[in-house]
Amino acid sequence: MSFGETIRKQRESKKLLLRQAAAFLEVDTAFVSKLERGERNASREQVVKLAEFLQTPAVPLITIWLADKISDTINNSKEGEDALKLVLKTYKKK
Amino acid sequence: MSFGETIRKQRESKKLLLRQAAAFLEVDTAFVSKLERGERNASREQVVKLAEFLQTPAVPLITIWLADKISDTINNSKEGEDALKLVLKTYKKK
DNA sequence: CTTTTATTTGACTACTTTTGACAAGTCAAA
DNA sequence: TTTGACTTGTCAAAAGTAGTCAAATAAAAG
Repeated sequence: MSFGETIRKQRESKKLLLRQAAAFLEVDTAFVSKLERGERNASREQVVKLAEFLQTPAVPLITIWLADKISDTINNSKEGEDALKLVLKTYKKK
Repeated sequence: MSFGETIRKQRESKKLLLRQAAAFLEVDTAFVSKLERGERNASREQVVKLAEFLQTPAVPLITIWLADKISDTINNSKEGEDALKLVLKTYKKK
């Protein structure tokens, strides 16, 4: 499940409105709608605020958000899986 | 080893000059220098041309290039490893 | 139905980022 | 001390992005 879907689900399950999320983030309602539909990207700060707004721990949400960004840079290229493994391998060595 | 390091090594081992690579890619010498030093990013097309120039298969080079971009979007965030694993998991399901 | 409220859409602008060139610089070798 | 290979800083142009606004839908309530 994508970042957008995740926050939408959580928001709806808590009966919160886009308008309220927007107010909390201090942006336009349309913008939040786009975040949830994956048409715009949230900044890390916005993700943190969203977690606060949704009263959910920030870290797992950030992880999902980051995963989304990674998928985005891979963008379905054939070499994606290999590249992921490669990064993972060198990433562990720290 | 990063993408830049990789192509530099290969170029040097074949005694080719930055100037020649630049001519082949139809860009400035300075630009190629920056590619090799990681100060600029190559486009996918440039990577392919580089492979051709270096007479090396394109796919592994693209993989390294992609891995570089992924590392870049992760940018040392704590959640990086988890995010990578998450993407890998959902990526396989295709 | 008709009104109201929530969400979506598309166009738009301001802003940031990136590209690639150019000129000037360093450095080593000859 | 000239020459050839590479590097560095700066810049203009191009491309990309965030967020807004107004209008369009959709969904709920009455």
